[in-house]
Amino acid sequence: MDRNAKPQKRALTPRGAATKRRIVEAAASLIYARGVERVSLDDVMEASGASKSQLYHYFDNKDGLVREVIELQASRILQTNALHFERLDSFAALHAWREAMVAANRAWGGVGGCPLGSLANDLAAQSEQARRQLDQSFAAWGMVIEAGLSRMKEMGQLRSCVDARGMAVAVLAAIQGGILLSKTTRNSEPLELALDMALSHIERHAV
Amino acid sequence: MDRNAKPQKRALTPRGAATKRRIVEAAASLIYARGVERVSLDDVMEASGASKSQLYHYFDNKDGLVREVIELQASRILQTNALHFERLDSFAALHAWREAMVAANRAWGGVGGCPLGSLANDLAAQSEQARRQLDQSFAAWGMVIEAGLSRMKEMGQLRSCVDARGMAVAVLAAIQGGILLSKTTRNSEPLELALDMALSHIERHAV
DNA sequence: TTCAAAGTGGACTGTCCAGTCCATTTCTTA
DNA sequence: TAAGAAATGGACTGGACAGTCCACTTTGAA
Repeated sequence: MDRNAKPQKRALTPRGAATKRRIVEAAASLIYARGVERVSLDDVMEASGASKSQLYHYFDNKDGLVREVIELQASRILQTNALHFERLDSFAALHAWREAMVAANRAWGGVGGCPLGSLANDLAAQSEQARRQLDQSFAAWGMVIEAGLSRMKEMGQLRSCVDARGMAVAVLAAIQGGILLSKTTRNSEPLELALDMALSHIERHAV
Repeated sequence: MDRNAKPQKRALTPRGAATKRRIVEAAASLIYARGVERVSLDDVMEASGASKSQLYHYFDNKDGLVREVIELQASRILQTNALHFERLDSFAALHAWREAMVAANRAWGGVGGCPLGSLANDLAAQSEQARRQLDQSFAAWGMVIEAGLSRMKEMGQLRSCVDARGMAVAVLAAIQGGILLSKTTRNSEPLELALDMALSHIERHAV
């Protein structure tokens, strides 16, 4: 019952919280562009304007920083997707979401891939801790999609026998695979084809 | 027209070719398990029983080795998939292929992901050379699938208006996304759901 | 106003790593 | 069988990196 067994979070002042956020955001950008292994703490120091001791003041080590980067990217994706799925009420809304995904992919130049997907590929086999965290992030993302599909069921737009969860997982897979291929081919077409397959899979279960 | 502008391949004796193959295979295993950045040349030396000078005798540098690893993994995947698609003649055969993919994924323990997909995620944004190589590998894979679908069109099992190429790309995306999620969740279910979506997408276009 | 905690600066360490270099052994062929 | 080419061994270098350490500055609450 020793409260120090795991040192509890220290109290962060507003300045400290801002610095910490600056570091995580800088690290997230760099890692998104290059991958975990190609980003050194010196890179993060330069990009965030923080010193070495600040990094170790706010994070246990590089893994600890990466943990927070995963959290940040997951929260960003959930936020964006929740906008589309929380009020999902029609197939037209689904297509609007499709367009938004493709537009976003085009805007990145299709270069970076999915922030979560890249991290999952990088870390799932390297760190059980990271794998679990990413698994939960994907699960949360899937639940956002599932909630939208369930809503369509309730509204009588999808057949009641539809497995919303399974469908959400398949849609998520289409997103991930589509983005990966688009990143490799530098063209949004694969993502579009994958999303169209996913949408037609959903529409096939329309009432 | 200087023939030395790019030093042509040196003549390899059987022993040399065997050593080179041993090195590439060892590197492929390590990179598959850990990713390019987490494999050092010393690791490859140890795993292949080769010395440093051998590595630099057979490859320009680490990038050159990675290039050959990509080639090896692509050829392995093409070979496996060609078995299923070259003679693709029915929806039953398509389902058999699905089972084979899932079984393979289970056999790896769902740990490693797709050798090409992992490399693409790792390298597409880091090296234009590697990106092109991986793009071509995916294209070749897609063409194997497309050829099978075209065959089914010719046999009158798929409607003639079907876009075999687009469908092949979508199927490939489902594979990649499914494998990535399965690797993250350590469970083959996501891959199964993604493949089922892809198959039902194809079957929806049956005559 | 004071002082402890929070925050910051940056030099330093030990290790790891890609790539170089040169000496030696094994093969091939003339 | 001699000589040149191919193959191999392994020490060495320069730089990059995660993580440590200690001194200094700022903040905020009593």
